[in-house]
Amino acid sequence: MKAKKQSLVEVVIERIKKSIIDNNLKPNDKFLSEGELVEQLQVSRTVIREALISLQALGILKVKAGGGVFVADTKLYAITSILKHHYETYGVKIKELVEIRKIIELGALRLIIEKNIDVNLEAFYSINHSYYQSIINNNNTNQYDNDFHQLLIKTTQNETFYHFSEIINEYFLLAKMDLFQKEEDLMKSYDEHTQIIKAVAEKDLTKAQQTITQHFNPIFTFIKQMEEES
Amino acid sequence: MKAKKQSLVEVVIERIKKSIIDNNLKPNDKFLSEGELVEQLQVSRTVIREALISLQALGILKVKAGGGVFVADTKLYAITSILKHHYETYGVKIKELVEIRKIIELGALRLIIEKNIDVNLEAFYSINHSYYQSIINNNNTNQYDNDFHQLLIKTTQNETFYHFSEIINEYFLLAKMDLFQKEEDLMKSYDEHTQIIKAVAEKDLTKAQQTITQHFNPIFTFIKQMEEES
DNA sequence: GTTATAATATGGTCAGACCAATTTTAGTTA
DNA sequence: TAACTAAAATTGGTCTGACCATATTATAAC
Repeated sequence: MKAKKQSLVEVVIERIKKSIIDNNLKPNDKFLSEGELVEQLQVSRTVIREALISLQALGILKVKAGGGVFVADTKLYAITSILKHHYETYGVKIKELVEIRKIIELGALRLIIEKNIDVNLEAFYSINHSYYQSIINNNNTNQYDNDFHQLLIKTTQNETFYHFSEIINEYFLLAKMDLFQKEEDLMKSYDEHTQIIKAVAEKDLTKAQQTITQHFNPIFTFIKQMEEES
Repeated sequence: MKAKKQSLVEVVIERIKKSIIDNNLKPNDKFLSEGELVEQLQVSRTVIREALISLQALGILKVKAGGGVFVADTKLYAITSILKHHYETYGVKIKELVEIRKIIELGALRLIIEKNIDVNLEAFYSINHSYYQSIINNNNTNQYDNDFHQLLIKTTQNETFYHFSEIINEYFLLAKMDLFQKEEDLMKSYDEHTQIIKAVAEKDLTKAQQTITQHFNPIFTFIKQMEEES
């Protein structure tokens, strides 16, 4: 088999991770300083520093010059920088992202209705109203559109699902898609949001999913056009 | 405003990232050595090393002792280590993961059938056969079960979707769920796999999704039991 | 008690040295 | 010529000590 000799830095990284977990350290807790780690783990400052830098990159620790080392409030946001580079290197197929988003939203609707979740309709209408106004003012519509979708995911009461959706959303934002430009398209989108809320309120899964599907159709059409043009 | 002074290491990291992108470097391409980077960027070896270590942690570069620095074949696998720590720190609700997996698979089936994808039925039957044998031999059933699910996702011809599903799968594996233990349950699971293949072959979305749903039901029941016990 | 200042602690960067693993080169042999 | 071997060079891994920059803490002045 492959023993694959671990470097000292790797060993230290594992030890530190374990220490965080074993000591049940919470975000923003102060961690040991470089000097203390040198003393405790009996390795050079170089190794400690490289381990800390690594853990910082992974969003596990946060190092403040002059201040010390702290536990980062990791909510998987470190993943964003990875995605960003991945996107800038390989790009991403818009169509694939939209397909994923559709899957997520269809799934979210099903979860909400099947789990018989008590939906905060007010919040939905409130966001949708902001969306409406942003369309009229032609200002930041994407933001409010996005808020709606995120609220939908959050309503599923599945935190893990929400986290992953956020990550995918980051990817989405990187791609900076401006699929809907015309006001009439946006208005149609707004109407569909309203229909979706109603369907959810009535716990009508079929109707909700049909509306979402309809919501996505013009986007796919648009993408197909783009593909054909290029 | 927050100027937030960037450290030299951070600057170097950005420069290196940019260099990879601008030079259109591909995975496994040889990158500049530490010495060359010191020369080119005019900073100390310490800074270069810390930047390289960081980029390695993010799965962007791969440093081989004695060999040199290479572009990593990043397929988002670096995210795994972040998830691992996140899981070990915060844990994860099994129910949430299963809900996500169900969403993914329902979505995959829909994509396959709606996109009218030419399915490699042989591959499905082959994997399912291995699954069958593993059940009989009571050996590594989870592995083959997983293979089936991954093939399903791969068949959607959506690479991004596949990547994300793999990440979620990693999470799944961390949780080390042994939900099906008894041979009869496993056999039922095998039968359902077979039905799913057939439904896909016949492009019968309703049947496929019904079967998947049925496939997940006992798992949710099991989870509910576990929750009630604790 | 508050504020200003000095001292201290802590991380950031640099330089040089030596070790360990890998790759390259040169040499030898079949 | 081709394949193997050994030496040399390259490259990353770790250590030490020094000095700078920033943040926190202690001290002194008001």
